[in-house]
Formats: sequence, structure tokens, C-alpha cells
Amino acid sequence: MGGARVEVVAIFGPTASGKSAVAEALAAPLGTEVVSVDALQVYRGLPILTNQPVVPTRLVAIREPVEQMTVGEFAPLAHAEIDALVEGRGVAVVTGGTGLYLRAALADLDLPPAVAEETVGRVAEEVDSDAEAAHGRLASLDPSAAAAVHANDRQRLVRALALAETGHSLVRPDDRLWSRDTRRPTVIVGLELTPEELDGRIVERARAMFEEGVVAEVRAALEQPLSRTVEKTLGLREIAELSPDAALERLVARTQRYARYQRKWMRRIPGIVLVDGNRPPEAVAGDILEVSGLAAG
RNA sequence: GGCGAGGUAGCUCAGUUGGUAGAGCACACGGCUGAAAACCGUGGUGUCGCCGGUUCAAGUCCGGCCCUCGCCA
Repeated sequence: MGGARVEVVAIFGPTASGKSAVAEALAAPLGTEVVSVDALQVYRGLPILTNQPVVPTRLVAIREPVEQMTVGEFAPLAHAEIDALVEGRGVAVVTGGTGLYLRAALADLDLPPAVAEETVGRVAEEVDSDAEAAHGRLASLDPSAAAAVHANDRQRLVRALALAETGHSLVRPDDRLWSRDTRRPTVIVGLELTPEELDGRIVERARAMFEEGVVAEVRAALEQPLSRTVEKTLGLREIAELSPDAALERLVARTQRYARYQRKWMRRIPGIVLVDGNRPPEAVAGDILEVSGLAAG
């Protein structure tokens, strides 16, 4: 952090680690606001299930559940919000549990462009009819992309092939996803909780969801068509199909699994500073102010 | 007590005419550059309820026992 004043404080951590509370406890004394970088909090209609913060937070509830959100679309939105806060208030607080979205918000990932739907559709058909052959064709068009993508990875194979056809490559010349690059002077903090503490919070939060009426929320959401991403929201299927007791149990299990996945991300995010999250939000926020050199004064 | 069904991986189960077990989910590890709460790859888990018998060979056939569920008493 030596050098330029920190302009962005990012908080990452597993679900239920208290990121939102910490972010709010941090934004208040800094006189700024929080930007959410979360693939599901961008949607309206499932505030309980997706743990949307109560305090107004940027990039929360900005899309209808039918709409598909992508990193490519999200990144410029996040950049704009962060820039506006830094320019107006001097600092922005960023928080969220989607590792990819966090990196996309903080750095300029320089993603390969979107490809025309028509092309993607045609390539998808090609892949579906014979993935091995399609992978072979990718190998002749773009060997490095073929090496990076497995023939069974439909999602990436389609994109890599569509990009190759239009003169681009899925493979970036420089790895910005896992580099330390950020657009602005940034401190990234990871909240570490003991497994017992985290599991306890996950169970508690899942119970609270039911008390607050997730069942009705999910039923209402399912009346409308849902985008792929929303369709996969943890607990959505379970709540729709199982008894409340069974759904609660499954939701807890899946959330715990997701938390492990996020811990993986936390370990890998370059330059992340880990802090003890087993404490009240204000205490954690105080630590973060110290770490980022933003403590009052 | 009688009849029926069943006991195989952490869970739900599959296992042809006997050839020393296997799928999904879960789990572990890895990947990920416009679906990321997504997606892909690699793992192997095991007294096949117990004891005995037949057989070169038993999860599979035979006998006995234990346990679970259902129906009837």
C-alpha cells in the first residue's frame, strides 16, 4: 500500500461471513457507499434468498430475473460506480462473494468481445453434434485456446470457437484474472472465520430466510421465466420442490459447499489481506481501516 | 407369530445365465478470462447384514440366524 492513497477497499469472504455488515460499518465513517459485486444480488425478485443488503447498495436489484447477466456486461457497470464514488467521496467500498465479478470490478480484465448471437448459435449446434470434432477444429484455428479448453466444457468450447472464427482468442496475452493489477490503488481484504463460526452463521441465516418468507418469495419468482443464473440460485429448486424442513437442510448443505468454494477463491485472489472475521462488524471494519491506511487522521 | 419386500460406498440405489463390485449425489484436488451461487477435468471410497455349506470361483446358489419396512394375526 506504500505510495498512492487507497481509493478502493474491497471485502471478500465466504457467504454468511458478514461481508455486508462489515462493508457498511466501513462505508459510514468513510462517508462513502458500498458497491456489491455479486452475480445474484443484481437481480430483483429474490431479496431474501440472495441475501440482499438492507442498506441501499449499488448494483443490487438492477436486473429482472429473466435477464442474463455476464461478467462482460457487469464489469463496466462496476467500474462506473466505483469511479463515481472515488471521484465524489474519495474512496469506494466494494464487497461481494462472486470472485470473478470482484476481479472484474477491481481490474480491467480486457475480456475478449461478445460474439454475435447468430455465430454463437451456429457454433453451439456444431459443438452439440460432435464436440470432439469441434474441438479438433478449434485446435487448427487456435491451438492455445484448444489446449486451454476441454472438449466436454461446452460453455468454453463454444465461446472459444466462436471467438476463433471471428479473429479473436479466448486466451489472453497476459493473465489479468490472477494478476495483482487493479484499475485504482486498492486494498483487498478477506474475512476469515473458523469453520464452526461460519457453519453456525449459515444455519442461522438459512432459518431466518424461512422466517422472513423465502418460500413465498420463491413461489412468486417461479411464476416468471428465469435466466440460467437465477435458475441456479442456491436453494431455489430445493425450496420449490421440498418440504420446508427438507429444503432448509439441503439449503444449509449447499451453502456450506459454496462457502468452501469461495474459500478457494479467497486463497487465490492476488494480494488479498486476511483478517479475523469472528468479531463484530465494527471491530473488523476498524482493522480494515488500519490495514488500508484510511484510519481517521 | 404368519406372509411379502429388503439389507451392496457417507446417501439413494444398480449389479445379466456364479468369474473377487458400479452409477448419481456427496467428498477431495485441479481448472476457469462475456453462464462464476455457473461450468469442466481427475480421484476412490466397500468385512456386498452375520455364520456356515456347494463350487476352481459366491454380492449372485443352499441352510440357519440378526435387522428394517409393509400387510395379516
